[in-house]
Amino acid sequence: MKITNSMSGKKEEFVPLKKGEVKIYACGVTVYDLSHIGHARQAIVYAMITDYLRYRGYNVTYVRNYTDVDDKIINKANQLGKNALEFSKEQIIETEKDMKDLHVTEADIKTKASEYIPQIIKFVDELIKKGHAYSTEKGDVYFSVKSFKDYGKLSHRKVEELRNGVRIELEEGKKDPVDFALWKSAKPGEIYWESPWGKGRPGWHIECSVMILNTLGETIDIHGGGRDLLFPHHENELAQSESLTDKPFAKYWSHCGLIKINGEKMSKSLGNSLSIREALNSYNYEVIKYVMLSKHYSSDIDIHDSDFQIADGHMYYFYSTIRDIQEFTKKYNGDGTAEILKDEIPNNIITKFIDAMDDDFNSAVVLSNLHVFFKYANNLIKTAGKTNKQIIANTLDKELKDIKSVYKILGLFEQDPNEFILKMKEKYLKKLNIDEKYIEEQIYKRTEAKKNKDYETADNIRSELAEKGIILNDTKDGTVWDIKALYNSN
RNA sequence: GGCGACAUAGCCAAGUGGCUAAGGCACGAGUCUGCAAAACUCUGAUCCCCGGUUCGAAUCCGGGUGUCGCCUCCA
Repeated sequence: MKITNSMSGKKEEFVPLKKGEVKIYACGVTVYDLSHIGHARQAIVYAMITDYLRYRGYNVTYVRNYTDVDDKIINKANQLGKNALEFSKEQIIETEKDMKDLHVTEADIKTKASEYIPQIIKFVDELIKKGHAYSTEKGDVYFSVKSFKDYGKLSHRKVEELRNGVRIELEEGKKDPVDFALWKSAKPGEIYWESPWGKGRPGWHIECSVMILNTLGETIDIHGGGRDLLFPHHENELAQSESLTDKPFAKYWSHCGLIKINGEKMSKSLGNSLSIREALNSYNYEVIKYVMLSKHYSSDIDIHDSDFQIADGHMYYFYSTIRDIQEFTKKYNGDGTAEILKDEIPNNIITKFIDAMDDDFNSAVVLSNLHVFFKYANNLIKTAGKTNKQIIANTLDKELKDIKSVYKILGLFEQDPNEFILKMKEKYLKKLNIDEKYIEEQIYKRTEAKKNKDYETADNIRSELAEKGIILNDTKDGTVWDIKALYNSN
């Protein structure tokens, strides 16, 4: 199995520290607003990695944090006239709700900065004692970057260059512009805890170091997070932890790409931030996952409005095929454990999945394989008359079971196909502002016209509906309607 | 300015030294159909440019051009 390591910049063979066990930590969210789909992507990616490692037999401990004490939280809480911790607690509940609605595998341990204050104080105190940090008269504590000779090894920066690049004025008591805060003295009206350095609160970077040490230990296997955290957050975490323990902090540094919307970085100021909740209001959670995983996790995704539409169509196609497979296998009592066709596809679904996932969790390849698998299934159903229906039913049964058994690692195909299809159709009917009864009436009229060989009337009804976004499909069991947009993204 | 990434068909996107460069969207043709639709079949790329290494490179190295990210809070 291979994994990209940001430290080396290369794809490396994955060998856990301890055989059969994996400790993974991913930086979670600073909770001062509803979480956006960038947070969702990161959560989905590390849930996928965790689930896949488990599938491959590793005993995984996955830790994720919430930053619940921070400038942004304090500012927002003050604006709302709320206590900062109460406010962040509310925000965590909202985020947890969104993640649950997305059906993302939860971390085994979810930590909050505010619940590790004594451990943070102890950690900082020990850094001071070891000469890696110093306190100021004001009551701040800074990490001394020059005391850690490896500083910059993760983000590949030289301390000297960083020092030159610093634009902000030196804060009071700070000895070196590159030093960063471990503990911040409280300003009037701010939330604080008592500490050896006076009233204050932890800096941002220290919490992750402390929570990792206290939940997973001195060295972990995989440290993950968004690419934007690489510098300074992860660099600082590394400096703090390795200064304290003199041991390697993380074996593999993993970074998840960021999300752009229509070519622009998501940001509050641009007003293009898409919250998880908004996305869930418009799209099924599996559709969102499909979009998030259809590009390799390490790359940025530039999401265009059409991407969700296209993914809607893909998931609709997959679920429609699943429904057809189920109908066929039921009709002929398909048994995947009995004799099946010797074709490559039904026999290699799981192998193909593992091959792609072992190669740095290549979910993009995994998802594209689905098209091949389902096309094969549709072909079997279509040509079933020509060969043994029993063997085909067996083959389809095995194929679907294999697909479900591994694609659940990506969080897909957990729903009942008929329900999925129904919900999708209802969503589009609403969007198109069309009543199903009206469509049924039109179909009835058209069927009558067809009986009378009045094809002009029949065709007119069909094109009128098509203009409204509804397509008709004459089958041997009668005419059925469907949503045009799910087949044609134009 | 510093550091780093990326550049593959109209668009999205795999591929990291060697079978015919995955898959999707769009386009076109066909099977089916009263005609359609759905489904299925068929159809498209010398991989930004120049040079080098090699029997062999989209893939490695050097140079160029372009796009983007980080260097300030950010998943």
